[in-house]
Amino acid sequence: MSSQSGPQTTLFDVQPDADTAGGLETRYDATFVARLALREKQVQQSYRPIIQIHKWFARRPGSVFRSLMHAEFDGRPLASSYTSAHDLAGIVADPFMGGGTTVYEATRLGLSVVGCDVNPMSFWTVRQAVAPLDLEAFEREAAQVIQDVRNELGDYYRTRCTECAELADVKYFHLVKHCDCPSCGKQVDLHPGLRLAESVRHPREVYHCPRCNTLKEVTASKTPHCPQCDYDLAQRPTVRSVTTCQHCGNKFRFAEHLGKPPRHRLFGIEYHCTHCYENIRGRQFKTPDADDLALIDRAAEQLRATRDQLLIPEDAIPAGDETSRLHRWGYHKWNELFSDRQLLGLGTLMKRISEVPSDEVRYALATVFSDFLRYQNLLCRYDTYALKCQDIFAVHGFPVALLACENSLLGIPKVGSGSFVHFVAKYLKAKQYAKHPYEIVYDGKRKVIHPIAGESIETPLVESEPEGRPQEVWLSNGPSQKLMLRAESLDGVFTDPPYYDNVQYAELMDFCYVWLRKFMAARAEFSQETTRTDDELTGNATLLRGLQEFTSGLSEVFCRMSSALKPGAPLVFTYHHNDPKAYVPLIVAILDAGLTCTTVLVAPGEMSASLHIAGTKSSILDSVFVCRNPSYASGVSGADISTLVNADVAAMQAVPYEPTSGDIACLTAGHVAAATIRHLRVTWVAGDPLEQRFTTATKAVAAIRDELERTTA
DNA sequence: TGATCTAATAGTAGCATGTC
DNA sequence: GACATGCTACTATTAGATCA
Repeated sequence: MSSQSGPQTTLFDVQPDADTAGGLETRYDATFVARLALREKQVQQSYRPIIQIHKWFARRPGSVFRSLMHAEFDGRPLASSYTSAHDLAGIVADPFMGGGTTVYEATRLGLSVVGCDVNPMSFWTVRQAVAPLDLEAFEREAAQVIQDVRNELGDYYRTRCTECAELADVKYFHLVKHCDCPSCGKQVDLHPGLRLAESVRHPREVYHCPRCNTLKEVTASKTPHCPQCDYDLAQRPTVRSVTTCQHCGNKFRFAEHLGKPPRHRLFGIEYHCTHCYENIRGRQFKTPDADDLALIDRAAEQLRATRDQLLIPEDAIPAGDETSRLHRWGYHKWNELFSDRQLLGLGTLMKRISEVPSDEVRYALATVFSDFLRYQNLLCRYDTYALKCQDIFAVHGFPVALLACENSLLGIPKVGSGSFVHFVAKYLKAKQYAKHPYEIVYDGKRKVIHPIAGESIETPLVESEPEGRPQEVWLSNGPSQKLMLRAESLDGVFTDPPYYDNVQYAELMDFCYVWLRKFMAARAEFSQETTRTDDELTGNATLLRGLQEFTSGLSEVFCRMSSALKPGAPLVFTYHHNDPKAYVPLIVAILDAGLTCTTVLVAPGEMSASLHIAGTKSSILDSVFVCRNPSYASGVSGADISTLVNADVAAMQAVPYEPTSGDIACLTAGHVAAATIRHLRVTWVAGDPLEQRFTTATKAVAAIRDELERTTA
């Protein structure tokens, strides 16, 4: 690569694009990548089953990162060699590895990897994906655990079939929160509506009739009435914070009358009877009978008697931006988010898993357990349309609803969802993929699995920075600001930095973490009581973490990465925000690190309507910033921002994908940020106070945007 | 006081696989 | 190819808050 770069003469002298002698600036093919990524984003777990190791938020399409690394390190054209085998040598790093996309795609290509994340759940998820596992031993042990726990607790998840009177497996228990009426003193169910199931995947609609206190099946209608007592089933007994007493008609705000934590009542069951199933259309629902209700008391009693021997976590829920909502509902300990039967089941399962002798198999089962907790708590709701349990993270927060869905603990293979057997199967699929990754190609409309011989995500783990050969992965749990790397050792950094106003990963992941760490007493990554730390970069009002902390943290990380990069090696990251100000921390960080932005590429990122995207029109396109040491960046594109945005739009239209106005705003903001970096680079003083650097960058962005608006007006 | 924004909550969509 | 049903993620609605 040649070296030539100088001060800008005008704000729009947008240069330099990189030398064309090789590298992803020229070899990246935005249209090709977008075609892959848009398909992958539709059902990500089908294209890259590795993501099913454990829930993580906001995963980028693996195809984007595979393409970026391919374009940088492989001289062959992207489109013709994307699905061929790779054995690239080199070391790449991801300082914000999150769900591990960079780690997985790099190991597949043969690269050694350094992955770092401050969140122990991220570390653990990626570790589990990469660490070799004996799948036969895993399957064998999982089957034994399931059988043992089923022998012990299976009765708690059976109910009498209303058709044949035989015992059948319960799929879901349906619970409703309740309180006492301040007027008549009777117990009031807080049903927001009375419909339990729609008639899409079941022949009739299923309602709870408060007067009969039974489930009723009725033909779909806009004015459904109870066939027994003619009760108007379209009523909404509880609207927002106000409920109507089903006994005396009193309307009152229920919040002050709720138990702390709220109490639940069983009002319905969905079950699966193997004897009758073939002769029945749709699903099987029933009103709980006396035996069903007695099981609840029996489970509570058994929990009281055995609780000390189980490993149930007693951690308090710390205050937080998301967790404060739980406090408002009266939940102060994580274990209050579970019914007694759930605690008994989870505690028993945990205890049994902790007895598994092989470390790796036990770790794998513990990870399955941690992930399946999402479907085993009282924050789960029932999807009345799909007729299944929704997980706690269906939205990125802790929404507390008035109805709860208590899932079967162990479950039935291929029936229902969110039970232990389903999560074991999911994990197995993920690990099979880790051993033998594939790409999905299309033969016309037909999907074809295309195995790639020689590639693997499973790679030996080491405890320090790899040399490149043999291929190794070093995963580090801690702040990337403190990651120790050799100078000029990395062939590239590929990452997806946090957004300032992003999902509160740590607060959400604590829900799983407090359980998982019970298995991991001997491991340093689980020594802290919470995944929250001052070293996390995401803004958090509760922890008094603002934009300044975010900027200085990001700057430290980029500086550290920059000094570890080989001369001319790229720092590549995806970013996406439609507020131009959100790019200022990045601009500061890149300039502090002594880098310039050689180009900004376009790639599909998260799907639309993500929580961190402020305001109007959502966007699915990411800007991919490619940054290098200015001495190794050369060439003058002469293109202005509008031209660059138009080129991006044209590349997406060729997919075909028509960018939204939100997309275009994001792409523009990305190019403005790049232009700002180039404009400020020569005069930038990294030693200036942070506030001054921040102001300088903010003003430069505003000036470039003003000029852009003037010229395009 | 009405317009507008935001947070909370309920509900819906799209694509997948397996079986007949 | 129809049908059943599983998985993950997104959208619509609206009460309540805020502001002109």
